[in-house]
Amino acid sequence: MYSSNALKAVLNEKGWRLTPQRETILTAFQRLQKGKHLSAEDLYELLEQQETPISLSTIYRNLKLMSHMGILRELEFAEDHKHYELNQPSPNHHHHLICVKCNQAIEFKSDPIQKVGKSKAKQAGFHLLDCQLTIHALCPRCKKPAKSAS
Amino acid sequence: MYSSNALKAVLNEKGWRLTPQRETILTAFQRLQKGKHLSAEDLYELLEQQETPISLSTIYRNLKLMSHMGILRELEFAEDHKHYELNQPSPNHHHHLICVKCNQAIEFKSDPIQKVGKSKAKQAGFHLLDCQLTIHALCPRCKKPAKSAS
DNA sequence: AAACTTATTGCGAATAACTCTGATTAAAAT
DNA sequence: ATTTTAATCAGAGTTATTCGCAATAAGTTT
Ligand SMILES: [Mn+2]
Ligand SMILES: [Mn+2]
Ligand SMILES: [Zn+2]
Ligand SMILES: [Zn+2]
Repeated sequence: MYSSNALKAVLNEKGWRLTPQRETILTAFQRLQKGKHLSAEDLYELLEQQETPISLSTIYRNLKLMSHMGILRELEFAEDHKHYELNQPSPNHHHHLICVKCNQAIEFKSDPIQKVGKSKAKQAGFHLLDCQLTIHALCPRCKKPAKSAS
Repeated sequence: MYSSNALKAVLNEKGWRLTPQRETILTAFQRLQKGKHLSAEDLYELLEQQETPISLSTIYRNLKLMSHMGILRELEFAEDHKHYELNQPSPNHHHHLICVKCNQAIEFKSDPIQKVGKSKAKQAGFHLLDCQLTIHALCPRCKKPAKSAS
């Protein structure tokens, strides 16, 4: 959970600046209910309703920046757009089981997987940002019967 | 490794048809060198060069269909488009460590992860299509120094 | 505190990955 | 051989995301 100052610190370290927009975006994700994920458009509308609007291009730019920094994680469930959520450490870090047809997502945790992620990244000399097991599947409702005879 | 007949069988089971285009696409992936992945556009160009061209819309439709069937897997490394590869069973099944900046991808195997995937899907009553651990990271070359003084 | 540098914003236009439409073709069933 | 309807192709259309640029303001230097 980044405080405003912590956010400033990690931004400035790279030469980036702390802007009100960036704080607003981070706060929106921190306040988000567990299990919820936001698309760029979702966030845009949420902030509009909150009376703290931010332009869509700024939202896109910062969602990408904050994901690349490891503050947010980019999720690819829905067919045509990305979703985002906070990239949280160990006790809250989780993975997703998703139905490729209706996009329903179920979250679950797994420490062993996190360990694999850390060790593989280290082994290859990479700086780990996020590791996520994504299980693509068909939910009970979407796995239809083979084909009903005439 | 699907034979032409096996492909026909799984297609017909759902009321789909075996077309020369579908065979061509599957064959292209089966011939693909280990560690390689194709985007829709890549495949389009490959087939054009092979003198077995297929229209782009047909390619898109079938990449999606075959992914939803579990024959191919959809990978999300590059920023703006998907990549595909064969969805192979246990001895060849693998995961990816990718650099979010330059999109370099390293493959690795892990049976424990596959087990987690299978058990979680079963537990929730989902029909498993594919499970992939994606490790987002910065490769050695892309993790630049913090900021060089003037 | 004022001046300075340049990262960031917002707007609208542009891009490009992907989807849709509708006429034509051709699998599979009868 | 005939019938049914899924699939293909080409091109138009959609839309998530990016880009360009003038205006603004964060952080730094004086
Ligand atoms: Mn989640
Ligand atoms: Mn691969
Ligand atoms: Zn479903
Ligand atoms: Zn890299």
